[in-house]
Amino acid sequence: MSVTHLDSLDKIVSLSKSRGFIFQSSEIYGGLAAVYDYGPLGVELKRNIQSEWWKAMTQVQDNIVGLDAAIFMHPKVWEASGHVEGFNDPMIDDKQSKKRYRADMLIEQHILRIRDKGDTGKADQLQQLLNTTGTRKGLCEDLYDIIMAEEIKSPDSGAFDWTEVRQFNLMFKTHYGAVSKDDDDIIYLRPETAQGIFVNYKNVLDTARVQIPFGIAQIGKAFRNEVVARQFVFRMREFEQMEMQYFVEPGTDDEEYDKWLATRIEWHKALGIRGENLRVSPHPEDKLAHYARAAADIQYKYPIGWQEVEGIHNRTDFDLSRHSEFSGKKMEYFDQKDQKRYTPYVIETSVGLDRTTLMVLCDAYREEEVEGENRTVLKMHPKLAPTKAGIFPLIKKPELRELAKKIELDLRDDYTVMYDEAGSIGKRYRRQDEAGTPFCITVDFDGLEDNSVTIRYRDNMKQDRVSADQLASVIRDGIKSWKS
RNA sequence: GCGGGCGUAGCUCAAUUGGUAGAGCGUCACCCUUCCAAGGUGAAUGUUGCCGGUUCGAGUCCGGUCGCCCGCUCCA
Repeated sequence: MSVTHLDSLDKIVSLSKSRGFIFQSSEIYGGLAAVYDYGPLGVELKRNIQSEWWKAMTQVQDNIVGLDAAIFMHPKVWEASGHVEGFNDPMIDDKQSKKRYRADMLIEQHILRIRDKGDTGKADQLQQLLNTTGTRKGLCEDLYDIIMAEEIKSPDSGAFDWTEVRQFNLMFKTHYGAVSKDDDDIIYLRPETAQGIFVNYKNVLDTARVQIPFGIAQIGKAFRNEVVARQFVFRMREFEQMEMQYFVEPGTDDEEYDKWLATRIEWHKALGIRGENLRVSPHPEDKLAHYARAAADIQYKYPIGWQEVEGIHNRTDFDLSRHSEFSGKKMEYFDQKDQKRYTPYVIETSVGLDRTTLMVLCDAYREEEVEGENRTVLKMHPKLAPTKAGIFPLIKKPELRELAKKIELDLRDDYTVMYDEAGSIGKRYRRQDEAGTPFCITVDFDGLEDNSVTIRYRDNMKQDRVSADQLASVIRDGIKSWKS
């Protein structure tokens, strides 16, 4: 049997649409860039992944609690977090090389060169000008004026052929309150869920009877006005994060960071993802985000290449300290046993739910040749499968339908199942293969005598004969014992 | 945002120098069918992404716009 794995996202995009996993948003109006909707199968898959995460991060952990913070937050949150500043980069493009630069970085490098040449006076004067950008015409205009006046050239092409300076605001803004005027009542759609956890840190500490080390887990939507948002659900403007912030004593953070990195890789493998398609990619120190002391990506080998599905960060005490500073509230933890007081460090695990869903689809996708015929099958872990079982009468006859319908009703209580009597039996099997349904149950005439049915397995197309009464437990065992 | 490519049925794609929009698969109904996309009959689905222009006539040519794909940048 020849097996073909995925070589591009196209097939996943097609399958997602034709089977009802994922649709483009507002498609009848021409679509909305980088926004997607989950269809009937997609929502089941996504929810199954979500609940696996929630179970792994809260239920089986005795020191991690859940949270569901609102998307809207006080604007000061984003000043404290650094997003107002850090998410507003003034960019300028070299028209010749098409390369993009941060305008302020270009000027800083320019100042550095002047200083190296020994012209300290000139350098200081320019530095002063740079420090006061935004006070003359406006941030972008001021930066542009400096670049023009100094005739700063492009580092890669040497050209002096710039676009104007433009600001890329990665946070979505909206107006808070029905009667909104000017910029006074602007609030942001959160660009990450983490801050909802940090601002509730004290609430949880005071009410949930937790002691350090402890974690707070949350699943929710986040929004980013990405400059480039592409590649199906991999990079969306509206996306869903599953984040856990783990509060630890300073000094233990390196150890906890390593522990969580290892724990999270195991979670991905437990979803049935093949180990050879997962890897860890540590961030070099000079590329760390403003809040992080150490960071690593858990990457998956998507058809578009190795890409980040989850990030593990040592956020230090950056967030709690900043919120303490901006809010004036104490964020310290008092250790009763050791009689000491400190601001906890935070280890963050942050995984993209949409990226995980895409990963599961990509990893499961196979095209197989079976006796000269092609079949497309999603060999995903049964616990993630949108539909657990298809239930068919072997042929469309009333007496077979009756028993099949009875089995459907019995199983519906515990599993998402689908009854189907349209077309040949082979066609119905293949239909379920494309949806990733791990089990198909077929009622034939023998079964009317002894209450037995065939159960057919998605992965190898083999069949077993079992009593209809045992179906629920056979399915349960099949899900539990599954190996990729 | 910039450069390049693309946009025809649910999916994959045809359609001659500009001249009546089609196929395969899928979907639905009925028939047939005792285990892997079988067969038969019939049906539905298109303002050819959208808007405008040129023309007697535009899927085809031109302009704009929206969306998708590939690069530049950032991230979950």
